[in-house]
Amino acid sequence: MEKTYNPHAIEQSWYQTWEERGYFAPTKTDGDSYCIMIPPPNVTGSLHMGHGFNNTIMDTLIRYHRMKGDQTLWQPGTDHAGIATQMVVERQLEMEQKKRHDLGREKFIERIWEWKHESGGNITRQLRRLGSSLDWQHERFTMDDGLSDAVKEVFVRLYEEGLIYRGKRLVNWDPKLHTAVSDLEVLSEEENGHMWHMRYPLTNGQGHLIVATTRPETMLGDCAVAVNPSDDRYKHMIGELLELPLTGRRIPIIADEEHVDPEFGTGCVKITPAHDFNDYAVWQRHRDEISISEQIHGGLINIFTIDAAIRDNEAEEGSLLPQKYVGLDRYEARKLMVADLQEQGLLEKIEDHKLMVPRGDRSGAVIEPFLTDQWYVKIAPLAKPAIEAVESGKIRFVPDNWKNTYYEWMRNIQDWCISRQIWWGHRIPAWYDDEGNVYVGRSEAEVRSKHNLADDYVLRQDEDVLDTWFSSALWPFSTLGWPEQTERLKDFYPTNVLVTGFDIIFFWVARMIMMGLKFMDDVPFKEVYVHGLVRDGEGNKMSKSKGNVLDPIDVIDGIDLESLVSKRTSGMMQPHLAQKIEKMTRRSLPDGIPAFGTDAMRFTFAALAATGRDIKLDMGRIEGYRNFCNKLWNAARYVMMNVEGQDCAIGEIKPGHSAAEGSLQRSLADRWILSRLQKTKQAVADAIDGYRFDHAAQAIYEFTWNEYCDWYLELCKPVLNNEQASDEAKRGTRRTLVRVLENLLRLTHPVMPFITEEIWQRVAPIAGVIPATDGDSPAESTATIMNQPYPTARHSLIDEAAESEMAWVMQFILGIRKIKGEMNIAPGKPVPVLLANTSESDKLYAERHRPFLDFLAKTESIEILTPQDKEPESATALVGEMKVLIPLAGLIDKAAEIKRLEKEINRLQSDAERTDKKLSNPNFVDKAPEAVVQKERDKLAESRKALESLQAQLEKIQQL
RNA sequence: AGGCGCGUAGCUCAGUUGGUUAGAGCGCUACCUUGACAUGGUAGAGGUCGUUGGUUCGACUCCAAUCGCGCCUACCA
Repeated sequence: MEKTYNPHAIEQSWYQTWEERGYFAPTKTDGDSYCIMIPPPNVTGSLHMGHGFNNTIMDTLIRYHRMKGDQTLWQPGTDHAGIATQMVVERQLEMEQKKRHDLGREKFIERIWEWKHESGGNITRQLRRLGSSLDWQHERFTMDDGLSDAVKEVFVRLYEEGLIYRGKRLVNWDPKLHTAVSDLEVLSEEENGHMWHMRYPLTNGQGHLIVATTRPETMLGDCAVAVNPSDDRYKHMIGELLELPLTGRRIPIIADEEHVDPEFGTGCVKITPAHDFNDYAVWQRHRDEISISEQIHGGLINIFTIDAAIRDNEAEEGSLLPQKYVGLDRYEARKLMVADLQEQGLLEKIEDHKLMVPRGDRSGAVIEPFLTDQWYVKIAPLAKPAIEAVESGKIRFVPDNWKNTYYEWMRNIQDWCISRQIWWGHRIPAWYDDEGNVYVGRSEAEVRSKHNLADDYVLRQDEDVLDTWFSSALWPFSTLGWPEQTERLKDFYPTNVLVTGFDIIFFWVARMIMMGLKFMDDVPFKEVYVHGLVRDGEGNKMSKSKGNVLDPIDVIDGIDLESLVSKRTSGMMQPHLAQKIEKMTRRSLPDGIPAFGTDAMRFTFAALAATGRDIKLDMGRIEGYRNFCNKLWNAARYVMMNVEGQDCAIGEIKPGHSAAEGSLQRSLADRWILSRLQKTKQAVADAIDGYRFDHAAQAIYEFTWNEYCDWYLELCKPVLNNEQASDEAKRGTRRTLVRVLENLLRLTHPVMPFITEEIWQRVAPIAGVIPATDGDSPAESTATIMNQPYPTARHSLIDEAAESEMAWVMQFILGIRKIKGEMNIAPGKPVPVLLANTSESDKLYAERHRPFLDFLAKTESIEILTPQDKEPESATALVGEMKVLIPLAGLIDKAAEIKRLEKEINRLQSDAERTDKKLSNPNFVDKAPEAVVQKERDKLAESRKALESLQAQLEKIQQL
């Protein structure tokens, strides 16, 4: 084995081997089924740290369950991401100076498929680099045939039940992309703007009302001004008419208690129902009032084109919209109209104003509320059972409090606008005839036959496609074959857990629950594990515009500073930020990123995955876990050096276990490490079962480094290197050495798949869990750690006696090391040791474990003093009540020892005082549970004894 | 405005139904090129657990208030 662990050398070839050999596919077992659906990444996407985190958790769970013998499926696939994908290809066309309309719908969609075949595999390639054991043989895509059938089926069934309908409503309109978007795709952020105060004159010449607005251009669509009916300033004017400036129209003053807050602004609100959601609601309440209903279009006046420019008048509208503004973009129109108002003396004032501006998350364009025909899912009947599923505990959120967020959203949910005016996506399965009739069916043929329409009867299919989330909502069953009743569907639905960030609970999680309950009559998953966000070292959200994104691949393979800078500053939406990003990058990662390897990154994610908490990514921490990999690697190297070609007392081969052969003897260290291993196995399994990946990682880390490496490997040396040690002892130690390592590798494999496989291939044959390959390279072995049984705690190997005896040994060694460390004695320098105040077991242990003590504490001699013996002046350590003495003679500085003792005595004293105070409080003794009181008593006795012993020692030295 | 969450060592984080001397990693200090590993070893320094009250024999842990920070939802024209 190489002296240092090199992840690069092994990761990709192992992954390839696993995939080629089909290890990721579920195998029929007699265990339970276990299934996770990948949150399908956007096919245009590229991997970010969130994916890294998310997939580490899922893969850990999947590998854990697969090793436990469950029939395990991790279902992969990607999402067609309607708008995003269409934009990618439109940008390509732009380079050729073409627009999608130049190609036409069919050709354009062909182009997208071409793009998908060429570049759509990017993200799945990256997922492989993370070690994700996804069942690639069954990879799905939301636009593939099966999933498209599922989409049609669901649409038709919901339509037939009256749960899908078409209607003219206000939607969030993206004037750049020319499509409706759902309210979840609109991001509102505070921006600086203005508030324009405008005068609307009363028609009776009795003055004017002042209305304030952030969007003055919408006044062209006003149908009223609303006041609060209890507002004394205005209530006498209700019903009177105003002159709507610039238009020549007259609009009424209406009373609306719900919408108008008399305290705010002037207390007068202009009502523009076709361009504001609140105003639309006001209009709905008042549209039957004659002063509104007799207005053109019943007062619901759209003023925009799909580009959000002022539209032209229809033939019958006359000059509803003043010709002067027609064709102007909304912001140009605003400018001109404000100037015109000013000129007419109708502008009261302009104030600076901060307002929330809604922008499309894809285009960045300011979203307009816009009146269009759209398809909707009636959501209330679907939401009700979805709420109940969580209330009843059929679905459990981890951490639990996310259910509140879920309820909050579900109880206020609005009908879902599912149509999008783009070309890439599932085309809505609805056809129209020239009479305006709508026919919905799985295909045109089905529609014709169902409605007895002749072949030459003209039908046009709806031009729109469905929201991408519509197909994603079906993911848990569509990917398993639905609407076919497949074996996979039977085996794996409902799935076990959904692992996701909280940001898509609304987008996706809630919709899957609704659709799953509706069409499978069962929940899509039993648990939802919600994890935090991955942030940069300063705690900022990673984003392209901030330039602080990290590509997990760069953490795995490393990247130099220059490449990182150019990566972060190229292809930006806002090139003016490049300089800032460059500076920030050079400051925060001055040496670029070293190659840490996949396993180290995964271990870091696991270690930081405390429930629900965001992860602030600390390079130092990743480095620490890279070092951990190296530690494990070198421990294995050491083990191999000692067991390869040696007799390890291995008997018959069984997966995960092998019988012992021949007589062997286990040392205290052997029994101790086996006992510790069992407890670690239990701790890790408990942690993973409870989604506490941080605890699992910590248990593995501590066992590996602090127990196996720091103590056990060292304790092996005096046995293995000692020519006097018996064969039985050596065989026992070798067997333990190799088998504990082999167990540890399996224990760690779910978190760190690569390094564990690489080492395991060498160790497993020696540990007797797989047959030895006859000198061939490990890569040719047909066994894999992936399919080995997950280690379970064997209670018969838990050995409390060995643990406490070992504690004695460790305390002994630590005591001497401490003296050496604090006295500036070279750790390697052998020292004579005297033992005083010894019990029988002290004497026994000292004799029995002499080789351990000599080797690890570097003791030169150990002499047991009788009570009659005179103790020479010494430095002292306590092991229980026994005094471990290192004679001062020549070695030790008296003053230093006095200082050392005083410090120790001080500590013990304050300890004893604290405990004493507790115990002398009658309330404590009376009210605290007996066990707690007893514990304090024992503690006090112990520290008093120690104190006594050290104080005597101190006096003795002081008298010298 | 409402909801959720966070504040523990210089930094990143643990702390299980209230009962240890409040822990780990990184960083820091000193010493150590010992034959698995300097991506290492040994020893050590470092915290009045945001603040203030309260409940309790006992509070990092429970309650209240308060300060600071973050996120989400709804927003006032």
